Amino acid sequence: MDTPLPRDAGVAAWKQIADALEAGIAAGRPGPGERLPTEAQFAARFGVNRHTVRRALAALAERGLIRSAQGSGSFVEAAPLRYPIGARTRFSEIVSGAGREAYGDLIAATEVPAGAALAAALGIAAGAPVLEMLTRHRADGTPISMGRACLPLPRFAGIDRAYAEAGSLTRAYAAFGVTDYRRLETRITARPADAAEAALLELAPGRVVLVTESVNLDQHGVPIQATRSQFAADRVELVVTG
Amino acid sequence: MDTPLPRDAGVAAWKQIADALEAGIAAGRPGPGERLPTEAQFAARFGVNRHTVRRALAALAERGLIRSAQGSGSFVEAAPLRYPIGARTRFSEIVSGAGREAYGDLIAATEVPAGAALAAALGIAAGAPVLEMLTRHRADGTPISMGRACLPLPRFAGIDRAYAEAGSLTRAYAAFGVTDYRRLETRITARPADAAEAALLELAPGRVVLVTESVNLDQHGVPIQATRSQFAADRVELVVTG
DNA sequence: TCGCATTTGTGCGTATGTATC
DNA sequence: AGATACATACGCACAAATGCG
Repeated sequence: MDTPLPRDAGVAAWKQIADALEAGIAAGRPGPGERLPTEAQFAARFGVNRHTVRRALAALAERGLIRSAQGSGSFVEAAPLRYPIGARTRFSEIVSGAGREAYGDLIAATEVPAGAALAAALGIAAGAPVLEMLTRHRADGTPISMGRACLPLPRFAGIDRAYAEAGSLTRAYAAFGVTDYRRLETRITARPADAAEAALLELAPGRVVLVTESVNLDQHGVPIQATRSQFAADRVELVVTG
Repeated sequence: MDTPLPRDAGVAAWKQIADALEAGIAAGRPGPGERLPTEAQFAARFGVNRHTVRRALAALAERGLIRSAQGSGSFVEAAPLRYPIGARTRFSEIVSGAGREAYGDLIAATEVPAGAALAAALGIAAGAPVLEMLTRHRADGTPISMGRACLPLPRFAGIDRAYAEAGSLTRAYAAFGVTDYRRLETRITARPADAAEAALLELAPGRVVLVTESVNLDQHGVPIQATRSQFAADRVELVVTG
């Protein structure tokens, strides 16, 4: 053991270990995505039982700093993606601006009649057809968010195919004459992920999603999209400036 | 039973009940804070077993629409407080603007040396003294948020007493020559509440907190406060405009 | 302070229909 | 076709918390 723990300091051993590991991770040792030493190695280094190490690791895992995989090891989670929320929020720009590769999946697209709340948000008649698109967004392969976007339908018929090809909503809009769009306001809530969200976002059960709801307007101020997105709360940090 | 359920519709009975109750709550029957009929009454009304009713209620409780209390009944939760986040975020103004009564509790105030990150945020030397204030905020008696605010210390010595008297940070600042303050940026994350947070916010275990971190500047652009707040995610809706 | 009725929480067992292998 | 697993629904009993007289 290279760092014997003060056992009479009134601080639990697992807490001291957790703090030490957290400080190391904050300093980049090991860096994001890298593997931590095995539990047995930690036990030997700190001169404690492996159970004590496991408790420390569990504390870090619960806070989303690391992720433990049976048979594989414990890994440092990537630093949360800094995700600015504002009038010109664009997933692809944010992710590539962070030096990571953005990718958008189209999970499903169906035509449904608009409910009352949705119709009001889009400024259309209740029951009018909308295109409901289920999407998922990744940065460097890790799922960041998923969302349900509803677009008024006579206007954007077929945009699901354009989106599936382009992988970016901004580029798909361009093919439909939307040169620019902006967001009116964003409402943010949070709750535990349900089963479907956990599966799509590759989340451990019990993890949390940040839910954002917003309406986008085109360059003429016409509503073109009502969106509800779920972000893996461990993997992003929504940033509001101003 | 006054509304026999269609049992061969391919929709689970508990789901139909949950939808019916949700529609009623959305229409204000019963209204926020009011008690729902008992499980036995629902079971009789819909002609199902109490377990089936319980499943419907559990679905609503999980979404934060209702709250069940053993021995007491199930109650409709208040609609989430619309909480705008921006440069001029003020708890008391937001709450009173929503027609509810704002109240701030000072839980504790201690003098501690600033850590590296905190010192950088406040533009002071690492290890310099700061006043750490633990506060809790209520609207109409229900806890909305709690927070840890750190203020640089030679300047704001004694502000904890002013805050405890005034119940509002804005008013306490005024006594220290801060006529106006604004927020640079707010970082938002979310996670399950820990035991201390659940206790202070009167949350059921497993519920979620929205965590916001921000730095406030006074009218001259000098950092006067670094804050981390935890909001009961079921009781607020953070709103970003622009 | 005590006891009791009310109400939700929990556990057990049973039966049924529906996917899936 | 058979076996298995799973979600749904029902019935009964009791525990635990609350509110009230």
